[in-house]
Amino acid sequence: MAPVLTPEPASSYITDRSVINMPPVEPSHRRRKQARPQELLDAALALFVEKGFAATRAEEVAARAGVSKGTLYLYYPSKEELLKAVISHNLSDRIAEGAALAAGFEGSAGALLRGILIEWWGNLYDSPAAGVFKLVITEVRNFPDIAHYYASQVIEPAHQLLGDIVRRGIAAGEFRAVDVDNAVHSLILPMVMICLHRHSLGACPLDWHLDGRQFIAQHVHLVLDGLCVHPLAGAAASPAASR
Amino acid sequence: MAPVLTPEPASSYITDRSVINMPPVEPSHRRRKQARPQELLDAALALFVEKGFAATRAEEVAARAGVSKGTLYLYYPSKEELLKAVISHNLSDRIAEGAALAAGFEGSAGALLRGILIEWWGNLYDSPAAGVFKLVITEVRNFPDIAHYYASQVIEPAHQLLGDIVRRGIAAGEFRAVDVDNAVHSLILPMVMICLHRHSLGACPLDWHLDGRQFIAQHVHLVLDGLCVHPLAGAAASPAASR
Amino acid sequence: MAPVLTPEPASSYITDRSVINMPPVEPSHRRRKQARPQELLDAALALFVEKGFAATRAEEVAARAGVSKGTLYLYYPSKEELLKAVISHNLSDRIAEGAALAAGFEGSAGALLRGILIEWWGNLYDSPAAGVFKLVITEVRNFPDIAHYYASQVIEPAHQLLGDIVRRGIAAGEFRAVDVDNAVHSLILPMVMICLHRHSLGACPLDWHLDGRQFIAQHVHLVLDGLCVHPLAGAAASPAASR
Amino acid sequence: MAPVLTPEPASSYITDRSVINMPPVEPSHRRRKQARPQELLDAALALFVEKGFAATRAEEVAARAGVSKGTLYLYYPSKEELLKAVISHNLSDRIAEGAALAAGFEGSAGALLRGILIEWWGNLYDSPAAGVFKLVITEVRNFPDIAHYYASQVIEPAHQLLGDIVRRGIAAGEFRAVDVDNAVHSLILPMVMICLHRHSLGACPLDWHLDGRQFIAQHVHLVLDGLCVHPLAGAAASPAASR
DNA sequence: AATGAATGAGGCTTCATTCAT
DNA sequence: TATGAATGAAGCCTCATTCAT
Repeated sequence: MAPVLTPEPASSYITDRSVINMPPVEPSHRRRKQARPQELLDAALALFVEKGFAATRAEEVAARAGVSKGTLYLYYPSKEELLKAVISHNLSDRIAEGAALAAGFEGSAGALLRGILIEWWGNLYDSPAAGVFKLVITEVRNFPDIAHYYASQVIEPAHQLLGDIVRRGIAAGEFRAVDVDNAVHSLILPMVMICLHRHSLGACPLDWHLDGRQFIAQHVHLVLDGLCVHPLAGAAASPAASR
Repeated sequence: MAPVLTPEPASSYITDRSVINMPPVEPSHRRRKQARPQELLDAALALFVEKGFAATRAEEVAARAGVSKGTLYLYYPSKEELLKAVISHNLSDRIAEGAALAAGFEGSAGALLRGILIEWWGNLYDSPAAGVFKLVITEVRNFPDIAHYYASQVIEPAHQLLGDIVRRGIAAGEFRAVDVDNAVHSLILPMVMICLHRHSLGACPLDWHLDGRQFIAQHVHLVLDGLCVHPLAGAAASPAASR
Repeated sequence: MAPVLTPEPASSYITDRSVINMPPVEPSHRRRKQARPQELLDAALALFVEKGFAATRAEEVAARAGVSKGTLYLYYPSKEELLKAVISHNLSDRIAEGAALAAGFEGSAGALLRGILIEWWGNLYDSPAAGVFKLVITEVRNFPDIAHYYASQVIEPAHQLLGDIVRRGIAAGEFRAVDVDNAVHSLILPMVMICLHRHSLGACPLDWHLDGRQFIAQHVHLVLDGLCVHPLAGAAASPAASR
Repeated sequence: MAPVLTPEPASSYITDRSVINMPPVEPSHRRRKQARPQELLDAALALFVEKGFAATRAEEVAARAGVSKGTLYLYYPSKEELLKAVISHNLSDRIAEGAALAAGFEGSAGALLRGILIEWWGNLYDSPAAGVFKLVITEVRNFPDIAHYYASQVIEPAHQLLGDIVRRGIAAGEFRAVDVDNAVHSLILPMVMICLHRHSLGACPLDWHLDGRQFIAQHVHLVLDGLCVHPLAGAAASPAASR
C-alpha cells in the first residue's frame, strides 16, 4: 500500500534546489530561503490545528510565517498540498524516533512500555506535532490521501512496535494473556486523546483543566497494573483520592 | 457559570407558538414545521461531523434535510447557531440518561462502572450523537461558547458521576486508593477517542480497522482490573493474543 | 400624455369588488376588509419614505398594517405596484384640493398666493403625504412610470395654477414683470424641499433643527416682497436677526 | 460633536503607505492603486445617486470603475463604508472652497451673496457632487452617521457663512431686518432642491424641463430683491412673463 | 379572505490563486 | 525570489413571491 503523502523523502515543496546547494556556510538570506518551507509548515500546523483547515486562510499562514501571500505559493502549489505536507512532515520523524528508542532498550516489557510511553509520548505531547492528531482526526474524511498515509506510516508501525512488546511480555509470563490489539489501544488511545485535548478544550480559558503529562504517567501505570500478572500493588496510587 | 448554548430547554429554533395550540389534529404543513428542527439538526450533525463545520455548506444541510436553503434560515438564524443547536441538542439528553442509569443501579462500584460504561457508552458509540465529540473537539477553538457549554453541561456532570462511583469503590475497599480524577479520565478518554475514531479514520475505506464495541468492553475490564484491589484474574483475557 | 399610474380612478389593488358592494352599513369584519388597502398604503408610505423602497421589506409593510405577508399580495400584485399606488393615491386628492381652494378665492393675487401656499402647503407639510415627495425624488429614476405620472398629474396642474395667479398679478400691475416659471419655482421649490427635509435630516436626532411651518410663512413673505411692485415694507421682518 | 465620516483627512480607503514612498516613477500597478479609490468613489456616486444605495449592486460599482467585484473590497470594507466615503469625500472640499471664495471678496453683502450663490452653487450644480444631496436626503434615515457628519460638516459651516453675510448686510443697512436663519434657508433650500431635481425628475425623459442655472440666477435676484431695503427695481425682470 | 411555511434567485462578502512588477 | 494587486468562483444570507391550508 503505497503511501500517498510523500512519506519521508523530503517534503513536497516545489523547488528542490535546497537539496543541491549544500555549502558549509550560507549567506543569511540564503538561510532564510532554506528555512522558508519549515517556517511555513510550522505556521500552517499551528493555524490548521487551532482553527481547522477550511477556516484558516492561506494569507494567515503566510503572515504567521513572515512572508507574503504570494510567497506561500512559491513553496506549495495549493493550500491542500500544504496540509498534506504539514501532516507527513510532522509524523515521519516521530515514528522513527520511537522505533529507535525501543530498539535500544534492555529490560522487562513493562519497563520498556513505561519508558516509551511516558518518555516518547510525553515529548510528543509537549511538542507542536501533537496537533497533527487533531488535524488528522478532523480532515481525513475530506482528504482520503491522509487516511492511507496515516494508517500505513503511523498506525501500522506504532501498533506493530507496541504490539510486539506486549506479545513479548505475555510470552515471558510478565503480562496476562490479554487481547494484544485491544491492550495496545487501551494504552495508546488515551494518549492520542490527550494530545487532541491539549489543542481543543485544553486551549480554552476554562475553570476546568487536565494535566496531560501527569495523566499519561497515571494511565500507563493503571493499564500496566491491569496488564501485569503481579501488579505492582499501589503503584498507581499517589496523591490518593482527590476532590 | 451559565451555559451559553441554551442547555436543556428545548432547542433554539425560532417560533415555538405551536406548543400553545394543541388541537387533536394538525394540518400537515404544521406537522412538517414541527419536525423540521429535528430533521435539520440530524442533517447538520451528519454533515458537520463528516466534513467539518466550515467545509459544510448551509445548502447541503438543507438538501439533506429535504428542504431548500431558505427554509434552514426559517429555523436557525445562522449556520453558527445551527452548530450550537446541534451540539447542545445532542448532548443534553444523553447526560441525563446516564445519570438516571446510575441512580437506578444496585451493586458494587465495579459492576456499576461496567454497566454504565459498556451499556451507555456502547449505545452512544452506535448513535449519530457520537459525532458531536468530533464536532466539539474540532470547533471549540473557533466558538468559545461551546467550550463553556461543554465543560459545564457535559464534562462536569459526567465526571462527577463517575468520580462518585470510583470514590464509593475506594471507600468500600473495592478499589485501590488511586487518584480519582485520573482514573475517571483513564476510563473515559478512550471512550471519547473511540467515538472520534468512528467518525474519522474509522469511516475511511482502509485495510486497518478497529471494533469499537469490543474495544470498549476490553478496555473497561482492563482498567477495572488495574483499579481493583483483587482483580478478577483473567477477566480481561478472552481470545488471548491476536494476530 | 396618458398617466401610467392609474391617476384618480380608484387605486390599482386587485379586487374592485369594494366598489360594487356599497350597503349603508357593513359588518365590522367587512369594514376591516374595505379598510385594508388604505391601511396598507399608509404603512407602505411611512416605510418607503423612512427607509427607501428597496430597503423596505414587503413583510414590514404588512406587519405595520397589521396583516400577514400573504395578505399584502392579495391587494397588490407586487411591491412595485404598491409603490405606484402609494404615490398616486397620496397625490391625486391634494392637487384637486388646491385647485378648489384657488377657485373659490376672491382678492389680490398676492393674498391668494399667500393663502394657498401657507394654508395648503402648511397642511400638506404636516400630513404623511408630504413624504411622497421624498419617495418621488428617490424612486423616479428606477421607475419611469412615476416620472410621467408626477409630471402630468402633479407638476403640470400645480404649476399652471400658480402660474396663472402670478400672471394675473402681473397683469394687474400688482407684481413686477418677472419670469413666471421661475417665480413659481422660487415659491414652490423651497416648499418641496421643506417636505423632503422633514422626512430626512429633520427626522434625525440632531442639535440642529428647522421649523417648517414658520419657514413657509417667512419664505412666502420674502418672495412676495421680491415679487411685488410695492413691497409691504417690513412685512417679512418679525423677530429680526437671530442667533 | 465629532463627525463620524472621516471628515477632511483624505478618504477612508485602507492602505496609505503609498504616501510615504515618493520615487520619481511608480510602477504602473501602483499608479492604478492610487487612482482606484477616486475611480470607485466616482462610480459609486453616480450609481448611488441614480438608483439609490440599496438598489445598486456592489458589482455594478466595481464594473463602472473598471475593476472586478473583489477589488472594490480591497479599498472599502463594505458597501456601507463606500457610501460614507462617497458622501464625505464629495462634500468636504466644496465647503472649504465656498469659504475661501467668501473670504477673498470685497463689496456689498448683496454682491457677495450673488457671487457666492451663482458662482459656487452654479458650479456645484453642474458637477457630479450635486448628487450627494440626493444621497444624503435618501439615506440619512438608514445611516445615522451621515446625519451627524452632514449637519456638522456641511450645514453648520455653510449656514454660518451665509448667515454672517446676511447679518453684515443688515448691519450695514443694506438688507431689511429679516430673520436671518429663514432668509438663509430661503436662499439655500431652492438651490439644494435644484440639485436634487437634476438627479431625479430632471434626469427623466419628459416634456417638462427646468433650467437649473437660469433658475439659480433668477431666484437669487428675486430673494435679494425681497431682502434689500432698496430693491434694484426691475433687476429680476428679464424676458418678462413667459408662456 | 387570510395565513405563514416554503422557495430560490440574487446580493454581499470572502478568499484561494494568479501574475505583473 | 518576493510581493501584493487583482480576480472571480463560491458561500452565507435575505427577501419577494407563491401556495397549501
